Amino acid sequence: MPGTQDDDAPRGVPTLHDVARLAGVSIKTVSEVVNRTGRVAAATAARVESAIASIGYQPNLSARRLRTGRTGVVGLAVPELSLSGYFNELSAAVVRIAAERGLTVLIEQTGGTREGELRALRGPRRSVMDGLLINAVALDEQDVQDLGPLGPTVVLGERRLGPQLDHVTFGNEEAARLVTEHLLGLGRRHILVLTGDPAVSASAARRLAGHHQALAAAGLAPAAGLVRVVAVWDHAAGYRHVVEAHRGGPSFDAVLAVNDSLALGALRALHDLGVDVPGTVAVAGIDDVVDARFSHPRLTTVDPHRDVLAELAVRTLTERIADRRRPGAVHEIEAHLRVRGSTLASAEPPG
Amino acid sequence: MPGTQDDDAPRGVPTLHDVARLAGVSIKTVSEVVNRTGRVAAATAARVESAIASIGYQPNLSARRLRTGRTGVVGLAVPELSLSGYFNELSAAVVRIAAERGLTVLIEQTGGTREGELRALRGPRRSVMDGLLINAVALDEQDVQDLGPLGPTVVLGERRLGPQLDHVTFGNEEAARLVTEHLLGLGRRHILVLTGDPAVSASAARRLAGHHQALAAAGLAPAAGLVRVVAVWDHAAGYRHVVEAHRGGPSFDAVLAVNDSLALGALRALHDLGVDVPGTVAVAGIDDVVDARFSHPRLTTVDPHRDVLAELAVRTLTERIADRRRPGAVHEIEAHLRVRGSTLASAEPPG
DNA sequence: ATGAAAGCGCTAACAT
DNA sequence: ATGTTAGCGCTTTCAT
Repeated sequence: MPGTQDDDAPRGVPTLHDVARLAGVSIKTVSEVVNRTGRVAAATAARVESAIASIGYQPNLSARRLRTGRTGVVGLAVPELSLSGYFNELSAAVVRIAAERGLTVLIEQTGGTREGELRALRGPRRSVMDGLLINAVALDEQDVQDLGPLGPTVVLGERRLGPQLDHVTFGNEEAARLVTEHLLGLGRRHILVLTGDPAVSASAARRLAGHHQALAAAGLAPAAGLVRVVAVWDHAAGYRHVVEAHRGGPSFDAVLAVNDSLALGALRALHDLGVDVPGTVAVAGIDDVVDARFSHPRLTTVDPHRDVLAELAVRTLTERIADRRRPGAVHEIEAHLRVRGSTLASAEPPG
Repeated sequence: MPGTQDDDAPRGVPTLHDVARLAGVSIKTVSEVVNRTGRVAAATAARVESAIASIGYQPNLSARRLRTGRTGVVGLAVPELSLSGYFNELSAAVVRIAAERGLTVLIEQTGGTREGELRALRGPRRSVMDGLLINAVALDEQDVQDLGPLGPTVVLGERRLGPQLDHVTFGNEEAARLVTEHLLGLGRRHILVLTGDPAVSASAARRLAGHHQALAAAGLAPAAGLVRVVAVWDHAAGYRHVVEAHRGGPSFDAVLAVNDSLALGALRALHDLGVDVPGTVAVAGIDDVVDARFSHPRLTTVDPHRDVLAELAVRTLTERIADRRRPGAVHEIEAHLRVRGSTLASAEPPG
């Protein structure tokens, strides 16, 4: 009985077959039109194009991936997206630059923990992405060795996680050294340091190291009572620790925070305590987040050139995806000091 | 010639077949063990588990998706990730809550443009995700109708984009009304308004409407010279427009900004201009970003309860994915005023 | 220049 | 309780 079968059922999402049937060609031809590969007669191509438009065909990326191994999706794993301002602005830059190259970004928050980072590096999610950018803070090289081969991966931030991986790092030591030298140059000798736990965070460890180098170069030793370790690098922690340090403990004439959120919290605390900034206490951070340029006073900090980092990271990942065999590359981005009113009154506009 | 063929080549990424061969079972059994579906003898399961562990098998999500139509990936489309603080914190909340439910988030920046939002709604990327959360600001209902059926979609923010879609909205009008009433209650009568273009941004339009409602309720009309339309809702725009408004144009005793970034920029500008806040000019924003609690003075604003919004959004999307047929739901989240030092000196701690 | 068909890794219906 | 197999939508060799 002819006509009984539902031969041209375009029920759900349209596929290549639907387009082919409508245009009266084979699916191969449609595929070639979609991908601009092979040569298709102009007339045929036009017919296919209009069929595509008329039923609103969109290629199924999962099927394409299954066939080609490419999705156009890359992962970005960061400790946290909004606590620090830094990862927020970094993520925005990565998403923007990836989009320029036709890539979409899948974001994962690792919580800055070893487990979280391992999951990002090796979890089943990797099978939907072409490559991964990971800002690892807790992992060490041994963890990575144990994991075995990983698929295209670029490590951001400090840790060198093994020669097989690409790294785009930022001069963490240099950043802390620059700020410390600046504070010492202003005659400050009692620097309160707000840092993450160096045993947990590689970045904290490196920044602390840079700070100590600068102190040593000036013939100074770190003051035991003036280092405060925070669990979370956010405004609230900066605020709390400065209030506590002011209440008890040795007096200080400067605050050096390992990131701007801590520094901005510190700034706010000093206001509430009635301490003059920068007169009595100078404050500096690291990261140059947007709010550092609008705080009162504006915050002296170090610019990590996130845009450069994001650009380099995406490019390195793309190259790695294209050639999995080449040796791991290491790019280091130079940091620059931004002196503002929180350390130097004359750097602040009148007001 | 026997032994020539590379029969057990486990070359690349391990598959179900590799596990099955190693455990001496069929791929169906492996699949059942992986998915905890059907019943598999404990001994067999154990054998399979150890095979999985030994070769580090991870399911290929693209293949699974092709078969089942599920990836565990949801999209989040926002205008911009880092300009406003709001989307940053919202994204972080969405990523966190999605992760709790075993979902990963694919982030897209639409630039707040119609094209960008259409692309997010309908582009080929949709085929790698189970559903989409979109904070649309430029799209209207007609655009969506033209697109045809869309796949699971939850719209965040203001616009009602059609009855077939789920919406999780925030009381934009109410928010602006609350702030305006607060400013009027303080005796301020000349409110400088910093807003996005209401013709472009639905949120701006609603917030402006709420502002006008409050004015009207007090028997006041909006002052023509005191509304400044910004292109980008960021700190720099807030700063620039306040400086310009102060230089020329009618004088004002309050600033109402449609978001906190603009308000924080305004705060900074007033400092530089030597204008006392809140004495001479009161400043208020909307969004309650983290920095609003650490600025000097702290910023009066409206809390949109992002965590609640994110939670509700992810839940609604999950339900929509599970049942595509049910009618569109609309959830509206109530906004709350947070009065701080930028409008009320007594709300600021001593300092 | 175009078509036919194999197969990517997986799930599930169907067999045993 | 376990195995066999079709087919999801796509790209791509191999024919024509």
